[in-house]
Amino acid sequence: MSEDFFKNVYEIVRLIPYGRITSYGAIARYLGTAKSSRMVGWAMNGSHTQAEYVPAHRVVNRNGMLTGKHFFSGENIMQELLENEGIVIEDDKILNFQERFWDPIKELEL
DNA sequence: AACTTGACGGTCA
DNA sequence: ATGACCGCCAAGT
Repeated sequence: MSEDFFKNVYEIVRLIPYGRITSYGAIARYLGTAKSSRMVGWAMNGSHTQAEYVPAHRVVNRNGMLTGKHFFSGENIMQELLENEGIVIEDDKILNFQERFWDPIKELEL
């Protein structure tokens, strides 16, 4: 069911540790590439409707770019949240992306 | 019912 | 390194 897919996405996003980030593709792959990365992004679209808080700001594209910042309350809320967690951002892009990257496949596969 | 859009990602020119 | 294209599939028009 697509609903389960969405639920799994939210679950993984909530598992992202403080100060860490991941990518849409990483989540999609962790879920078995059943769907495409676009579906992860689409799932995030409804993340704000979830009862439990979903740190969607910790999910960016493989480029480390804050492509979804426009979906937040303000224009730069996403960036502020990330910077508040020690993430360095410049021009809507995460500089220390590799350092802060949290891959569910690597961290949760076992 | 058909076409377009999109919080993506990978490949090819 | 930059830009165009394709695959992926749900939701909107």
